[in-house]
Amino acid sequence: MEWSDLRIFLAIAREGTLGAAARRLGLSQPTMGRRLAALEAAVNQTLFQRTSEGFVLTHEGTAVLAHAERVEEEALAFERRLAGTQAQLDGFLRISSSDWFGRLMLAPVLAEFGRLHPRVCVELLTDARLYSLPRREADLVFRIRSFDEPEVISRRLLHIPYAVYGPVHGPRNVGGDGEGIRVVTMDTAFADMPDARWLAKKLPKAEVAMRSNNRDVQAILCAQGAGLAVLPRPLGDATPGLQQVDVGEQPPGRDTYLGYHRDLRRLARLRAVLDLVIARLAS
Amino acid sequence: MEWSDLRIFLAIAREGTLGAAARRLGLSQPTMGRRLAALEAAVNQTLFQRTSEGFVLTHEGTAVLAHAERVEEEALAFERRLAGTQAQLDGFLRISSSDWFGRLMLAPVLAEFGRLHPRVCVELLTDARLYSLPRREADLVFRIRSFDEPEVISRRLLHIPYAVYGPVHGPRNVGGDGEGIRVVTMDTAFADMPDARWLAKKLPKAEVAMRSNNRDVQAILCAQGAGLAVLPRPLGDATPGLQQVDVGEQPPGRDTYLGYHRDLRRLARLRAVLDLVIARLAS
DNA sequence: CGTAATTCATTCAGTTCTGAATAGGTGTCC
DNA sequence: GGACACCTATTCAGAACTGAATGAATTACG
Repeated sequence: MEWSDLRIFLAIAREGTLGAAARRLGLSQPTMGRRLAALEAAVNQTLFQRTSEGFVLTHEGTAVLAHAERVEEEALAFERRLAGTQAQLDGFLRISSSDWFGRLMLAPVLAEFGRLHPRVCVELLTDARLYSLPRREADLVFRIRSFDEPEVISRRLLHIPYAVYGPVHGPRNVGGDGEGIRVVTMDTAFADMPDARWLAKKLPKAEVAMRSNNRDVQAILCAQGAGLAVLPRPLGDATPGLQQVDVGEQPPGRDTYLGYHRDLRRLARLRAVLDLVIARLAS
Repeated sequence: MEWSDLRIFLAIAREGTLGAAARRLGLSQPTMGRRLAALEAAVNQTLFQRTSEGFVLTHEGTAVLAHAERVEEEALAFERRLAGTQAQLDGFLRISSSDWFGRLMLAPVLAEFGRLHPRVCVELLTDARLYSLPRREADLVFRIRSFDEPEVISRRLLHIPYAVYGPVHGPRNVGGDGEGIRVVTMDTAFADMPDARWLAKKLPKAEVAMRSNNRDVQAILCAQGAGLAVLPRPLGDATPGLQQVDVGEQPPGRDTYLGYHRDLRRLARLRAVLDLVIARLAS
């Protein structure tokens, strides 16, 4: 049995089709099919059922999935452990954050970092989904909750104040219970975020005009008159066409945290970007 | 990084040279060198120091050895788990036992088994060294100590009586403290085995003429007049030129145990050979 | 000191494996 | 129903990898 084929096995198990698995691993669909066939021949067992829904694990396949996952875990730990001892200031660095934070807060700092360390290739991923640090989908993650995994080193970076915004030519004050007011707020999946709940409590009668999981989109909708929005002040203040609206009370702010894998704590380029980010942003 | 290269890494770490590692994996020395170079390039780190003593792990290499070992463990568990669900009665089966036990006790039973299940290829390894069940160096092990690893299923197979033997034309009785008697006994490494200790206590003045870790060798030496020997009765009674010698007391017998890996308990061919061995030998 | 037996590195022909292209099947949407 | 998107299997030329052979350097030993 080729150990590398376990990675193919995992990819197919996760994606469900050869094509998708191939794309994820940067291989081709015929190769996936052949390597899987080779694995199944080596263990003399059918691991997947070929259904019209795609490749679904057989009973035996399910039984060994956990083993393959632990192989992956240790193989990744092997790589991380070595990456962590790299003293040179070159190589890749993958950073993940929310959209507006990456655009407005990180991008300028990373631009400066790029000038200081031109041999480090930084990749900034802004995505709604959370990237996994243990799987090394990202080396450094910024987010608004602290990290509780024991293998992740976490620290509070800064406090972000929030405010209510509306279009520049709209009213500067809004009182009452929100009767007749339209608002732009978070996606229903994120409806329990503190600012969304604050807004619902402060303006209970307000009508939700639009929702988005993307703060940038909210800001633009707001500037174009779709409704009021609670936005991080760095975003609201930087978005043309927006002005703060006084509703008699300030919304709660939020702390932003950063996290990285323990194994990478000695990775020089991570250290370097960390130091710069903290110097420029920490409060 | 190719996960398969971790297996090359492990083999080189264990063997110390490319050639030996290649032999163990059934590959060639140039391939080992190239694959290791590829691994080192992938992690961008030197894993081995090329010394005149061979390949020795660098600091970084040592640090990740444990990870590679855990990858191996899980990959082997993956294979075992699947082998354990094989319902067909064909494939390989590797059995390990001591020399005389394999020759006299197991060989006839395995011959019968071969007639019953011709598609199963049984490999009987008789070796002084203990084969590892977790690493699947053997599927079924017979030995004189019970197994205490939690993942190994163990059972007592039978009691083997022992007796003192000498050449057919020698004396039938030996009394006293062994003064002037020559004996053949276990290798010094196994000197603390119950029968060896019993002999030393029973005939304290006897002179040790020869030692061997191999019971078959002991029996032949004994038959050719090298000295008395404590032998398992199945061996002593079956060896031409030997007769039992009365020293006034019977040596202690020993229990023989068999063990196999938990993961293989549903392996049909293992079950089959197990049932036959128990039917023919258990007592 | 010289021979034999190691070791690893390099070369090169032959095999194996890869991916682009293609064919064939299935489900979805207009 | 037809166009489309997506899937897997197959083909085939080219790239990548393999191992036998060889070279070079070192150690062991008489």
